[in-house]
Amino acid sequence: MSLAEKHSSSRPGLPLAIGLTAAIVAAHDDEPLILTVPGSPDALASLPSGEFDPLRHRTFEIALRDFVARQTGAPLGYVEQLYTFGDRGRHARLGDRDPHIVSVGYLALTRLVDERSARIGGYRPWYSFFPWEDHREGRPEIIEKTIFPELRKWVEEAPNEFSSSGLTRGERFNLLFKPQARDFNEENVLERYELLYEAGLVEEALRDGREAAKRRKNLAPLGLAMRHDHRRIMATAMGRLRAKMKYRPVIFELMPALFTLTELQRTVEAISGRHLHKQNFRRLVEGSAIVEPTGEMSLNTGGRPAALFRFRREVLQERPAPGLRVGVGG
Amino acid sequence: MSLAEKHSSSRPGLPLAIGLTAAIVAAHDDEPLILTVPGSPDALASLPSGEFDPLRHRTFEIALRDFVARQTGAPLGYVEQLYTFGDRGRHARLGDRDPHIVSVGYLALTRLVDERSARIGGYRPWYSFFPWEDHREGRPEIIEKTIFPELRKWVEEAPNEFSSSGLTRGERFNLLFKPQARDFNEENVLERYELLYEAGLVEEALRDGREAAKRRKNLAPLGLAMRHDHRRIMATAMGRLRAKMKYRPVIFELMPALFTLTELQRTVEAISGRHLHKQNFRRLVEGSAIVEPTGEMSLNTGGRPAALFRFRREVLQERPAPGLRVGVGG
DNA sequence: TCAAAAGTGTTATCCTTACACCCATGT
DNA sequence: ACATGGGTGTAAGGATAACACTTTTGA
Repeated sequence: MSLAEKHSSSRPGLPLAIGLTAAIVAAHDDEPLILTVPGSPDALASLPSGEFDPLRHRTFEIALRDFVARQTGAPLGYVEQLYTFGDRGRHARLGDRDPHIVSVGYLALTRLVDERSARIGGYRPWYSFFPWEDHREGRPEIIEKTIFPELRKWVEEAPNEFSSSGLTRGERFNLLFKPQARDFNEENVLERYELLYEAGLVEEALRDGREAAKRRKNLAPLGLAMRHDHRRIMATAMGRLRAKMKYRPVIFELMPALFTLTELQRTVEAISGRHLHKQNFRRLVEGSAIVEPTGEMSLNTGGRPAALFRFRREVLQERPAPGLRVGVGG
Repeated sequence: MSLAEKHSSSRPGLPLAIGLTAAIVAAHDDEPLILTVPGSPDALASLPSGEFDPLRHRTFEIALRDFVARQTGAPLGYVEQLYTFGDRGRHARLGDRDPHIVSVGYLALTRLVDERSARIGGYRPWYSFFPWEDHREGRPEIIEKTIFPELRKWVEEAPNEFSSSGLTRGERFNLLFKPQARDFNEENVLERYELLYEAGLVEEALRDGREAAKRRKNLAPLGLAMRHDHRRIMATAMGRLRAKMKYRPVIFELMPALFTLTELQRTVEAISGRHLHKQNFRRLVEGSAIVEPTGEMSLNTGGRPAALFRFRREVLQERPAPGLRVGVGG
């Protein structure tokens, strides 16, 4: 039976709605920022979002740009679809007559036009929602202090239970949270968040009414929570951006037109959450023809003046994977 | 305004439906296969699909597995969400009262249980839908013979028009179709299909009623067409699988429990569409600890008997990116 | 003069690619 | 014997990671 035939006969009992939600990322002063809209009723932050209506907007992306323009005024550059979440239960519904919401998450990048725009609007440091993801100064304290003891208990509860990934609780814990500097895989943001969710350690898990969530009650909060499944969408966005950066020049969507190599490195470090080796980073970037010197110098360095560079748009048609291959050495 | 508040007041005028569509891949005799359901009314093949009803199924994936089981009986192993397509126009609608269909595409992998199952059911060679993607014996003839002349015309029509990727028609043409062996980027399956669609060279473009599609009328067909946007979903699946293979051991979802290294290589080549260097492939695979010898030998080789290997499930917890890094050398 | 940050040179190591060659079976 | 495919050794080249060091500014 084809789809077209099917839906003309029997429609599902519950109406469906499509929510478009954007994780809009910017960077300022070595700090990655996420654009939020203030949570009026319950003080929880939300991501900009809206309901898709095919009569008003021809495509998802057009609709999304429209919502963001109305709600925040931020000019979007790069936009990429992330994932579509359809689970019952993780998107709070007000009543049984309300439609089931399927939410399509997007990653968007934007440049801060001036210094002030970082303060106004709802730009918040993204590590305030994910404090365990900032490994620039080594593994953050919150992991050893708060996450380890709780996760150890969670592992002990069912040491031999396999998840859909084919791993036990202990194995996932070891792979995702144990590693120090070198072995830390910064891309697994969603996997780490989902593990904390399953273990009932993030506030969002309480809404789901799951048993494990009781654990949370007397616990210091693990980062700021968000409404609906917005923190899950943000985790997806962080992971995707950290991965994409390595083979596409998306980082320049966050940079001003002119920048020093150190500023570029600080931004890459801020997004990836890892510390990079200075000398190798410079050589890598200069050698890759992804940027070019402008001849101008920056004097606000605090030390020796630095050469200003600009992004070479031409790389898009020259190289197959023009990103910043961030290894350990940078 | 939050989503929850919004939709309780004003609902969109057009009902929405969510279609779940699966690109189910198997491999047999050096040939990748895609599972189709025969197209009753218009002879076009379709992918297995169904309409999501949140009251019947808790998650998309549960619903998808149910649809596939009913429509084909194939047992799904690995399942991964690909992309959600929401454009008006590319999913044919019967009338104005029908809902707008948003289709969520999935990639699924399955093992053929026996030789016969490759023949029965709707398994079709996937290169019959994408003949320009098989570069195992060098660049296929269809590119030079049929695609080049038509695309050259298309480029000439608007040489300076920029697409959303920031490239001109000529640049996209050069990047996607020009490369020979080494530079061929096998992952860009969707990009190539979309370019052919924009240029009006694939049959599906006719339904969209676009000007360029007129070009097609007197043209040999470029691969078999599919219903709705199913060939687009399949292109997405091919690109994702070709990419994923390199850093996750998904290829083993297509292999029998025991296999020789040559069989493994043939399957990797079949999926990636590229020819690999034998000796290096062997060394890479044996050195990676991703497989282990069983001690048994295969005698159906036609030459010297080959050692049989099995997939080592343990790699999942040992290595961060346990895939088959397919370079030029294999 | 010293701190701070920019910028250069060099080397050991590993991984990728490539080439040449030997081995075990069926016909 | 010879064709067919399985299997091994080794070397060149390039990329990565790590080291030590020099240069130019502001305070």
